Amino acid sequence: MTKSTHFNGKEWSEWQKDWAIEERYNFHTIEEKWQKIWDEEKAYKVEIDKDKEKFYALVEFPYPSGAGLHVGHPRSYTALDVISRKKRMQGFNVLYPMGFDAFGLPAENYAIKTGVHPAVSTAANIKNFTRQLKALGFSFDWDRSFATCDPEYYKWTQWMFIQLFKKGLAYKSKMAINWCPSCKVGLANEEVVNGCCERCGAQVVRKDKEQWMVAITKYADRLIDDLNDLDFIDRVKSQQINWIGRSEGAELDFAFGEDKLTVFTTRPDTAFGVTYMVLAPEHPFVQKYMSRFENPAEVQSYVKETAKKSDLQRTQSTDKTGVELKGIKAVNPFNGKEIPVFISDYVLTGYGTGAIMAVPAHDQRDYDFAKVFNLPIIQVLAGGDISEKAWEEDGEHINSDFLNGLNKEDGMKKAIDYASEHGFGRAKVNFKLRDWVFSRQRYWGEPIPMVYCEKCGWQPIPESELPLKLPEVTDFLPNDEGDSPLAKATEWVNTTCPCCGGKARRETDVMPNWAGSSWYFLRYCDPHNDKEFASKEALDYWMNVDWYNGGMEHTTLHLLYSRFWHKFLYDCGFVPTKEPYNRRTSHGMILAANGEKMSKSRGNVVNPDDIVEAYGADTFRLYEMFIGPFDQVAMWSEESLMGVYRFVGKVYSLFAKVKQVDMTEADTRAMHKAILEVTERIDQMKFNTAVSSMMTYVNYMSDLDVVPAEMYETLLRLMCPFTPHLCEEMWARLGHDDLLIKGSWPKGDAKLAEDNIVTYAVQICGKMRGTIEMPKNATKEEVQAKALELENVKRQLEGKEIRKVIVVPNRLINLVA
RNA sequence: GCGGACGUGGUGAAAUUGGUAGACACGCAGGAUUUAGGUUCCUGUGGCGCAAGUCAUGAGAGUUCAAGUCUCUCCGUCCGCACCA
Repeated sequence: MTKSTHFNGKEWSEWQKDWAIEERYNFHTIEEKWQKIWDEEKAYKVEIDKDKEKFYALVEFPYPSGAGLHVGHPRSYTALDVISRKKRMQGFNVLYPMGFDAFGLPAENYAIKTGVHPAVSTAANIKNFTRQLKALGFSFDWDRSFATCDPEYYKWTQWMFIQLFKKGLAYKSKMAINWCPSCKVGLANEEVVNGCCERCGAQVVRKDKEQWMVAITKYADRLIDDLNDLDFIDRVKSQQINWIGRSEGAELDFAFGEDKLTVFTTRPDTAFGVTYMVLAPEHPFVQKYMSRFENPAEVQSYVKETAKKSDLQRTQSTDKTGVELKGIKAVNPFNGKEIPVFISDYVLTGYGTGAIMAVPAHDQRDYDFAKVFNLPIIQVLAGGDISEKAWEEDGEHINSDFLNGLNKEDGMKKAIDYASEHGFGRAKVNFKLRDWVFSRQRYWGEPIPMVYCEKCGWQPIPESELPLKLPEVTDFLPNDEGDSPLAKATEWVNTTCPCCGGKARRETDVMPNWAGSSWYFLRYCDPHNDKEFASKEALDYWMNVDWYNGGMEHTTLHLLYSRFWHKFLYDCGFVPTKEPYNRRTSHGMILAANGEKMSKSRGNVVNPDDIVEAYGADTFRLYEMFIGPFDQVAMWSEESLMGVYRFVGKVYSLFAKVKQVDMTEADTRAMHKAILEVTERIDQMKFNTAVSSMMTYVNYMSDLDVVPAEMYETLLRLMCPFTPHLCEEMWARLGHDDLLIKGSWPKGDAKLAEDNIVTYAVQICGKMRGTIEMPKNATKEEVQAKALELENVKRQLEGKEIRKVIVVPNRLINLVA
């Protein structure tokens, strides 16, 4: 059956509009009206006010993509908008800012395709995002907004990079990068999807390039340890700890030719079980000793094969391959035994020392390798069945000389002590975290403010020359060598050395887009300052961010980078706190109705503009809060949204019943219950049940013939953070001439919320058999007497004797027979 | 493999932290109103049963007067990391 779109010659949508105006609230008019008023009054502008307690709420600023706002963005923004608005009503001086993380790939790709300068498309996108955000009525202080691509902003990003360089934390290093041979462009790891270029799909290869690196690993310990004092949700903490990957163990030196071959191990206690060693194919000793191997051709060819493989190929197969370095042996310093040495790609060059001692009896990977190459397996810890697989659990040491009889823990201590005493080992902590690759061979990013002089090496440009602005180019493609498009701006590239005044070349790579977002929360504190990135006064007042909400996908990127960056600034004395964020929460993704991700290619993207047009910003906001538990994924459902729309309409029409009358006791109870519940649930981020409480409260009022004004006003206050436009409108219609958003948050009274008649559950042997009404705080005897009057109870207890009675005051009575 | 989260009606989910399981919504059914059609309003709605009842929180055991909640075992789902020595 198809629906007719016409009725009486008129479009159905036209009818809809007419009726909406006549019968129920016209959200278009209301929302436009109040957005204009708030804007004109700069209602959300905030300044330092030392008489008031500050509250800094932060959401991750968006990348202004051409696609516009996604329905996922407002989930986070509305949540902290609700919190910010409530905090304001509770008397806090609230900073809730918004800006744009505006450097990035899509704008540059768009430029390559269309020739439109990234600055132009980005500006247009920011304009569109701003319009969309304003249409949703967020209480951002727009006077503090900026984009990371503003020269007044990236001046300070560059300045901070120079500080990193001066402290030795930024350095140049030759690194293999991901290279797309078709786009002729270097890709960041996150731009490589399944080993292929995200943009064109071509297979990505590795290419050695000189890269700027930032020594985040120097902060590895502090980045873990300082999590202790922070109120971050557990999954964020554990993911960061996991990513940093701290592991304690020892470094041990094995004799190898004239050299010492140092390995890292977490199990020094198993040293007597070492039956061979393995080097990463890239290990320097492989080339150094090549002439001494009996099988150099075989070794060389394995090295070459490994180099061709991408990281993905290398880790996809866990089948062990390798080549023995014939003609040379290593010596185990614990027992003087000679052992063979192999190269294999299961040993990674970037972790530890790029070499391992292999203990096949107690490490499954070594075990697998030993099986392939038929190597001896010596058990040194009792337990398991090593004819089947490696024994990785604890046990008593055997075949281990002075370690015999000890357990794992004691064995480790003793082994490390022994090694240090004899000068061939030491305790050592290793991390999985690598230094941060900070160069991108791109155009649309912050230029790295460094020049290279043959005589003086790498030099930062003088701070007085900041910002170092991006040069104009017309071709945004990199060249065949993989140089950034900036390399083509020869006039810009060729410069003089700030040190000796001689000829020098500018760095042509730009910063990754994680640079600008590493400190943006500091700039919000003092966004127009042109003397410093933010004044001490502003930082002292506003920092830390009290509550930061953002996506889980940034946990090991932006969130970790910015914590590091902030700690660095703290060490330099530029910021007053050692951590930037007191509290970190994370919202779940919003998926399409069928549980799939929303994406352009699937054609299931919901555009916030359409929802605002059809149902209004208030309904949209409230629905996003009602959709489900905030930290869990949620599925978009237009039908559910309808329910919220009906509720909002109900609140609107309730106004017709509002009169200046006194509240009954029951009214008072309902009101205070609502206040207490909504207040508590917002603080706990249980927005979905906060909305339920408001619905219950409204349902109560709907049943009344006359709604006391105080009840309705309280509803408006409670709902104002969620649906500010409607509440402000109804507030005005009640005759108030002040702004509700500047009003106060209601105070709930637990005593007034309580009923003096309570319902007891009556159980017999733990099974529900009925309920009884009792005055509050009745005695145990009174409750029991009343319970025994129930027909059902009498029947159940027939012929039985009550052995025990349990009464939970004001809750239940359990008769045990 | 390691780390984290989780498993409750037809659906999204609640449950005062051990105390009446399914709040609040969606959907559905019946009815009302209306301009045929709703994005309107009312009533009902976990399963089985005519009923008294009885069975129900992934499965199984345990602790307890009482378990969705605590303990153990197993099964399953999602997310992150992954040959990290």
